This record gives sequence, structure tokens and C-alpha cells, in this order.
Amino acid sequence: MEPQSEMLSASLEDYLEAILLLERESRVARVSEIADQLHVSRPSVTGALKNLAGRGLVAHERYGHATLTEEGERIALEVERRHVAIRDFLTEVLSIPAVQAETTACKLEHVLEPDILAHFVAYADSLRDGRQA
Amino acid sequence: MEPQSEMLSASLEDYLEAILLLERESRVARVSEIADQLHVSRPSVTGALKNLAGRGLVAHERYGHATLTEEGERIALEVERRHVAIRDFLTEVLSIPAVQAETTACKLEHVLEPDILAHFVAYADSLRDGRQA
DNA sequence: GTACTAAAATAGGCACGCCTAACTCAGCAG
DNA sequence: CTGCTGAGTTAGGCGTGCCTATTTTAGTAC
Repeated sequence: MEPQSEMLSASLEDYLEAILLLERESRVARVSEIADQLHVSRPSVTGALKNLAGRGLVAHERYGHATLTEEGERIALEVERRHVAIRDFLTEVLSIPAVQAETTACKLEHVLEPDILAHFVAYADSLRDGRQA
Repeated sequence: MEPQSEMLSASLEDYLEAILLLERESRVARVSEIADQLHVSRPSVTGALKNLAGRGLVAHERYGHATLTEEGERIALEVERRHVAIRDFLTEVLSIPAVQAETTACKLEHVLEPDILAHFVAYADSLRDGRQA
């Protein structure tokens, strides 16, 4: 009754993405680091981790660090992929400054459906190696 | 302590936009029509109208219809302007089908900052009357 | 091993935004 | 004028996501 039908909220996707980045730079994600990165309190992180652990997306034991499960990493990578695609579109196509492109991408990545995103990507690609057309 | 600092949520912006459209086609917005348009229950509309009335954005008396105040209309028009700009960008630049462009615009209109939106508009304009560059 | 410290967890609360169920009112039929 | 009907409202509740204050724990210093 909840194998995959349970959709992830934008908030939870942000947590996964943050954990992915922290794992990259230190092999492990600590609660306080996640809190700092997402600008939320530690209890908020604890609550989110409990939720994500319940979905089998992160491994997390009391007073320990958090790590993505295989499934969690898969989703986190997907979110990151969307993030990068959007950010690149904003900078390359629309010439939006890096900082603003970054923060805007953070919001759009939770809103754009895959098929819509594909149009963004295709357009950016066509500009890159087609120069126009 | 709340002359303009109180930001409107995406949800409240949707209500304003819906009322604007309903006023256009029938001079007046009824609770049940708003509910139908936004796919929410009537009590949800009543609650939102109470909120918006408290902010001075709509006029609404018990068991009566709702109308935008001057300030409310100003905001609704602004939201609609963003909506149209985004929708046009999606269809004209990215060749996204009308229906999907419409629903995507509904989401993006609450996320894109004015200065970011300006880039979208400028790009679409340059394509229109510049054909490329 | 005991004491301290800092990180993490629990407890409890608040704001949104939505819902269903139940009640109220306005307007019309008769 | 009585009663019906349906639009609108109130009452109450739920899930999410966040917060502060408090407690628990792990790890380190000594």
C-alpha cells in the first residue's frame, strides 16, 4: 500500500539532495550539517530523517549519522540531475547570473515534470551544438 | 504591522487569480464557482476569502459574492501577467503543448521572482522580433 | 570512572491549507 | 406566510513542516 505510490514532498527531496552532497564531501551526513545546509533546526532534520527512514530511503540510527540507501541515492541523483539541468538552462540560455540561477533551480526542480524538463534540456542542447535552430 | 509586509502564499494568489477570471466572465465571483475552478471544497474558499478580506484584497459579506478591491485586482493582474508570460515562453520557445504549458505556468507563476521572469520575457521577445540573437 | 560538552532526540506548539459533517440563511413555490 | 432547497458558513479534524525548550546520549578530558 506504499511501495512507490507515496510521493515525496519538495521538502523531503531537499533533504535527500542535501544528504547526497554531504556524503560526497565527507562520506557521511550529520544532522547538524543537514540543518545548516537547509537552514532548518536540528529537530526538523530529525523528523525528516525519521520519515525518510520509514520510506526506506535513508539509513539512520539514533545519535548516528545518516546515509542514503540505494533507492534513496537513486532519487537524490535524479533530483540533482533536474537541478543541474535547470540551472544550466537558466545560465546558458537565459544568461541569468550563477547565484540567482542556483536558487531558482532549487525551487523549479520540485515543480517541473520530467516531460517538461525534457523540453528545457532539448532546447539547451540544440543551442549548444546547433547554435540556433 | 502588516501593511504590505505580509506575503501572499501561492494558494492565496490562486484565489485572487480565479476571482479575477470569474469577474471577467460574470461580473461577480461566487463561492461555488471559485471552488470548482480551483478544485477545492466550498469551506476552503470561505476560509480563503476571510483571509483575503482581512488583507483588504477582496470585498466579501456573508452569503454574498466576492469582488476584488483595487489592491486585490492589482495583485491578481500581476499574477496573471506572470502566468501569461510563462505560458507563452513554454509554448513559443520550448514548443510545449498548450495544455501542459498551462498547468506548468500555474505552478511556475508562484515560484519565479520578477527579475528572473524578466529574463524569460526578454528572451522570448528577442526570438520574436530578432529571430535568434 | 566521573564530569563536562556538544550533538541529537523528544515534547509540545503553531501556521497553513485542506477536508467532511453539520448548521444557517436567502430566496422562491405554493 | 410556511417550508423547501441549495449556496454558504461554522465546527472540528488531519497532515505537513517548521519552531523553541528540554532531555538524553556519546565522546572526550582528566
